[in-house]
Amino acid sequence: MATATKKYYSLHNKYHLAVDCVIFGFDKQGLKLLLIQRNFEPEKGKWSLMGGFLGNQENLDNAAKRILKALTGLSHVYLEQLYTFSDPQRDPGEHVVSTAYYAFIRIKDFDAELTERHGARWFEINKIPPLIFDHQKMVKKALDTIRQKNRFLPIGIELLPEKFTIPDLQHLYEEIYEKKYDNANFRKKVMSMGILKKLNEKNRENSKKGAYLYEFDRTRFSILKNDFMWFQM
Amino acid sequence: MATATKKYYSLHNKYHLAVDCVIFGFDKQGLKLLLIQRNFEPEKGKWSLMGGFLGNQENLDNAAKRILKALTGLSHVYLEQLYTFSDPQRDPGEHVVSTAYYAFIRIKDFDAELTERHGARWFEINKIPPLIFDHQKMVKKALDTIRQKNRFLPIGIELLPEKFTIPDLQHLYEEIYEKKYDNANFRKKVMSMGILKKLNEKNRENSKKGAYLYEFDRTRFSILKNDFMWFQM
DNA sequence: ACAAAAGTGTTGTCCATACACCCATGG
DNA sequence: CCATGGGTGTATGGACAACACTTTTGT
Repeated sequence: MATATKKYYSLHNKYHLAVDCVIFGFDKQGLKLLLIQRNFEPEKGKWSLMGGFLGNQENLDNAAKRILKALTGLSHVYLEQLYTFSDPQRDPGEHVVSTAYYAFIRIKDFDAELTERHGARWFEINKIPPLIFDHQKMVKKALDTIRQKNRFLPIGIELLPEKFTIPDLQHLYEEIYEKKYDNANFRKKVMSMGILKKLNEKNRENSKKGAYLYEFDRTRFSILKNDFMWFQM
Repeated sequence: MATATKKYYSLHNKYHLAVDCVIFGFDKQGLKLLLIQRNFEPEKGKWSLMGGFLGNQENLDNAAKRILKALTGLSHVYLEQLYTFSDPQRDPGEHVVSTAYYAFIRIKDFDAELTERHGARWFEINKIPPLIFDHQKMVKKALDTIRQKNRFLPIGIELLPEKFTIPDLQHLYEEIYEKKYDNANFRKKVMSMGILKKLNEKNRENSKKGAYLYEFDRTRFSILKNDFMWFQM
């Protein structure tokens, strides 16, 4: 390319670009976040989101995937860009611009040993410790965003195991929206969408009667996903 | 700060950070986008979004405001971060990461002379010329986003003049959603929200009878904005 | 007086909510 | 046999789409 162009670019500042991941999980205890204890400065020893820097010839999506894989061992994870935080003072070290992502992980799937090695731990969503920098803001924004988005796409499905019960699903939604739902109506709404396949199996962990297990019908879902509003109550 | 920390940061690449603005306007002809003809390389002479680079000690919001002010002369504009585009090849020059913003402008308010000087022009939304780099993607994402968001917040209000008629508002929504609405039902829905103040003035531009002008009741709106879904039909 | 946009009224349908009730089973 | 969570049925009210209708006024 022309020298003139190179010169044009070089007039402007360059910045470190970071990626931080808000990692959600869900189990009996409820909605959780995966956090790490930093083993490097600044703020060594404090809790933070898992993050890293954008690599050479890499895009942000791939950087987020790489970071997630390093921490959890998982490569196929629901991952979405959230927002870019750019306050010059957000990192006390220097002006680091950070793009936050959020991810959904099935807690049972992931590599506990790997996580251990990174000093990572799951925290219940309402028991998050103080976080470094603006990571608290990132978490809040992620929560706000999934609460909105979830109305159009059942992203929460990514948090449940392959086979789940209707009460499991209800519990997940009650966690996300911090609100109780009528089980009869919840069930009807969910069933009416026609994206769940009933299995001939029951889960008896939570009741004597046992609840039927369901699978998510992904084919049918991908046909419908642009046409309906999934969740509004 | 400690030298060790500085060293830690310095291990990583730095990047140029750009901001690009998807600027929406609305008038009789419909929904429009403000585009500029680049007067510098690369891609000189082609149409593009208005953009610029992140300045020293600046955050992205302020960079977007600065850029918007330079082009339109307006300082108080509805502006929101959209998404960060980071493909290493998106700019043929070098790896420039760009955060896109979208803005709403009242076409009549802004500085036509200033715009002229930048080689800027309004284009109807369905007559957008080919754009440089990934700007087409940015426009598409902006449209998708406002169509979603608008269901929760009447952001479209930012596009209308202070005083507007119900048919004006209907026309705006018909442009955004590319869909016709029943005027009786549209009116009822809008009125039922209780965020419009009726004025004792009519606009007779579009009919002999004339349509009453309304103002947006911002106080009442800010009370309600988190509680209701504004638009869903 | 009539065309055309502004604005009102009426009706049937759908669907979210509330809640009463039945089912299955381990203790 | 009963407590507990799973699951079904039904009645009610409110929201909305469809559409018939009235109002206003410049030509």
